[in-house]
Amino acid sequence: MRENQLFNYIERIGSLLRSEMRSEGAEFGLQPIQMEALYYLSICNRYSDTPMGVTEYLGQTKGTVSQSLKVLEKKGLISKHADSQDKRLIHLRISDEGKALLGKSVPPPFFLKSCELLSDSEIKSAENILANFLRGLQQHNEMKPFGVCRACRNNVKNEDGSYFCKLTNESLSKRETELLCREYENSV
Amino acid sequence: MRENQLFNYIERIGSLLRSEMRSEGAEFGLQPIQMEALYYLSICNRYSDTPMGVTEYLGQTKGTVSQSLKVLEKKGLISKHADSQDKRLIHLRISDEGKALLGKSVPPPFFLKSCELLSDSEIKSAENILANFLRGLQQHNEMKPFGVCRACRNNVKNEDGSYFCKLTNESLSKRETELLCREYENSV
DNA sequence: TTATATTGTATCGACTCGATACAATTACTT
DNA sequence: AAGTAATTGTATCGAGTCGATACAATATAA
Repeated sequence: MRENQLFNYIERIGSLLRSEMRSEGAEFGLQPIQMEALYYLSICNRYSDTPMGVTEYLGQTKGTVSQSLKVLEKKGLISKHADSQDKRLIHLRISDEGKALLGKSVPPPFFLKSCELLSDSEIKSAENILANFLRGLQQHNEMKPFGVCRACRNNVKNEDGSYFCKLTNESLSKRETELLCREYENSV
Repeated sequence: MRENQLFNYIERIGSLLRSEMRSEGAEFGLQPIQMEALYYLSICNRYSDTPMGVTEYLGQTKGTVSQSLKVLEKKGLISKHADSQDKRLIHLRISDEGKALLGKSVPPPFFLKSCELLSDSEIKSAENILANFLRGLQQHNEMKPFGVCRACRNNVKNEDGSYFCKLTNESLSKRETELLCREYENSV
């Protein structure tokens, strides 16, 4: 059973990672899921930095996520900002303290150390295969893929070098096109 | 930051897997951690099928694990058996119901489906890299590697084809040498 | 205008999980 | 042989997760 081997490895590494995230977060009184939410907010774009964005990314219910966000806000790691157009939306911005915390803890240091045991080509190869695999998982689960904005089918590069999203009809900074977007669509 | 990409993929797939394990287990009133414990008991050998074995594998405290095992026993998915030599030890045996449950749910069906999108060589390559990576993680965490008995440095193949463990000084069946052991040591 | 959908919050209950305390058994020391 | 230390397993507690449900506010569609 070849599949089971792959399952074993991913399952084990995932568990270790979660367990490590737990103890990393414990220093700051944070739970693993809160660490993950905080991390997500550090790598998503302005269309995705809402409670619903976090909810879809983490695959939990919005009620659960709402609680986690309350904790992060209380600790001063994120701040909430109303959207100027849609009054239902709340944008979550990670604070400098939040960034500092992440810098120390995510990815966990021991993860980075273990990466050094792998060659560049191995890492690249693993990334490609896992990316492919993840796409499959997401399709089977009818989940949003949460890709990098730049690679989305709706993203176009203007002649002057700037970027533009055909979905929202807004122009984007280069920095922003490198972040995750909940509206990401694979280019067929 | 190349490492972060790899971290992202593993983290995401691990989360998806956990979330899927949750809904698979929910059918039977089982939590993800209980599913994992049950699965472990289906692939570990007779030196490792104790509460402490599960504890070390799952990386939790023995108190937590004790609770999970109580649930599994109450549901008739495992049974407890005292050790004949060491009266402190309790061996956990998975029941036919337990095996049937696992057959349906672990690995989750959608995981197996997604595996079909990968070629054999891709799967094999991912397995090798992840196995290597996992070894590194375990070393950094001073964890037991939980390898397959057959590949352990203490396992020797007798001239008559039978197997023998130099650590416990006991002979092993072929079937048993294919299971996970908490005493596993890498062959230098 | 009136339904319907979306976003966010609050509360509840079953469960996790680390911490602590404890009992039973085995291993080690002297 | 006796006493101490280590190992294994269990029970209990408290902070927290997480799905479910209910609800309010806003936006969209008919």
